[in-house]
Amino acid sequence: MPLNDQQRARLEKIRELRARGIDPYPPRATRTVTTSEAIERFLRLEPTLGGEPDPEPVTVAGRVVSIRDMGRTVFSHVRDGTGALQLYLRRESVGDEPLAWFKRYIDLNDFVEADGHLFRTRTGEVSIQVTAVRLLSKAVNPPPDKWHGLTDVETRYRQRYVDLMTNPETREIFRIRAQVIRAIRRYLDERGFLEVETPTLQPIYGGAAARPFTTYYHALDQTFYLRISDELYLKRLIVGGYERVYEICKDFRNEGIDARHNPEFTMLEFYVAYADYRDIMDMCEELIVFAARQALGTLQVPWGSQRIDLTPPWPRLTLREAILRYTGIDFLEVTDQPTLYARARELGADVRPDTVWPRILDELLKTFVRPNLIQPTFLYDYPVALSPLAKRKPEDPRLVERFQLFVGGLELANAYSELNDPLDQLYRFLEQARDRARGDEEAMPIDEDYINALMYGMPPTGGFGLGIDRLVMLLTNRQTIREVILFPQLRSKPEPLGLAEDLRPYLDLVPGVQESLPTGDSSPTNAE
RNA sequence: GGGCCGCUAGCUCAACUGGUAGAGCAGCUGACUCUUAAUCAGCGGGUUGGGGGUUCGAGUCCCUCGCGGCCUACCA
Repeated sequence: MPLNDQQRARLEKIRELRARGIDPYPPRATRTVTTSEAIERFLRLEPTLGGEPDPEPVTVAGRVVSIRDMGRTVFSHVRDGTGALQLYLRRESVGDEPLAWFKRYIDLNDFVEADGHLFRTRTGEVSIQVTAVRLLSKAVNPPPDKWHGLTDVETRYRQRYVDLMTNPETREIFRIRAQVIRAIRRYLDERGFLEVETPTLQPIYGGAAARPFTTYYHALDQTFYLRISDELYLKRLIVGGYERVYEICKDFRNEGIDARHNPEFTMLEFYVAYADYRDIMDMCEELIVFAARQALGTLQVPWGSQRIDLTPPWPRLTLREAILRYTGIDFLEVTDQPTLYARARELGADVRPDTVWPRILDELLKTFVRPNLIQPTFLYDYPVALSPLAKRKPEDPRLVERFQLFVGGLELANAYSELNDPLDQLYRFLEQARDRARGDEEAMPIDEDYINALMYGMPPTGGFGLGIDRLVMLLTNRQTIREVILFPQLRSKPEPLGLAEDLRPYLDLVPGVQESLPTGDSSPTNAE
């Protein structure tokens, strides 16, 4: 795709600037205040200025986001990381030549810095009366539509930098995301947790049921897996004697991509010795309330056309009660597959005659229960078959001490009293191995080292996992996980942008470059 | 994996049953001493996602490929 007229015009301006001895990419800026500091400063001083400009000069810097040329006067807004400020370039104060230079060479998206005096325009906007202006960085590409911005979702994800520079809502999402994560760390740090880092590349994957990404480690001559979970490592640390550990990390699951799933996603897991799943439930509620307060300042969050109230306490009901309520089926009574299958079919669930009992149950949960759980709700006490790492309930060994948190119809968190009996753990692994042999690709492999760790003794422990991306979806009212991930996974475009060839004629503009280089293959990984 | 929808200028969008591809913004040239979606006059800008087919004629119909979105399947 050849360069367009706007790109060519800007490149020619770079040529002319270089010819005039002006570096379009100088190494340093000299700003003295941010735009928001400048405005605060002026508002503070204004009462003492008697309508005159602030005599103390300041220097601001930023991206040029608007230019209004009035002839002998030019108005322009520059935006930096804190806000925006209007430049007022007047011939009498900036000078004839510099004004003409600005009009000739400065375009939207360029970075500039301006010296001048703060004042208020006749229309009431705090601005800077510019005495000198310098180019900090020349932009070759123009911005998208100034009124509609960039709306094409594919481009917004592929070129997130353009999305961020044009759409303030996008910038806000990732600001909130950072605050959520900061709040989570603060909550845990203040309660004596140790933040740890465990392997991303694992020789045996575990801790969840999912297909892993596989890679090859040449130095070790061995296949490795990108972690699908850090659970088994964190529990080894509990065995080692730490009482409270947590990790916030990327997990990788080689499965479908949709509105709620990205193949790499951010997970919080924490483990607390001498706690059980009820203690964890309390902490979960407290943690999310804390994060929402810190990031949003409120517990009332809009969710599509609905509204979610995070005010605790949140309802807690057993999985049995929930499924009974929405389907009329009591899974503790209907324990055989044929009957459960028949009942599920009556309700219209998408199950097949060979669907195993726990899967039918999961289908009921997904189809009939989950969509109704808009307000935060804990479901607890799950069948053992669904939870190979959770401890059985002493009063009913068919169930495990496990809960999940649902909000806005999203599965947000998953937790249990950790299974610390090495023999039972081995039994569960063997069950998984059996399912695996039957073709369940997502059943967990046996991790004997983990059994060995449990044989050294693990205290009663409560564990917790939270999907950070989904929590951010909830708190920013986004229905798609891609909206809360800076660079979501997309299929590569088959053809490169072609810039290597298009920009070639301009390479003489690089200072000191004589020799011409061959055009590199810009995307070797996309070769068919 | 399956189904449906989409892809037109740098951006946001038009173009009836097939009949000369347009507008706004952005750009370029010029005017203008407080504008803020500045305004006014003029000008340029397109492989209509790629390829093929039908037709006198295709943005439009058909086939195919690519990318994206939604739904679905899978994801305890």
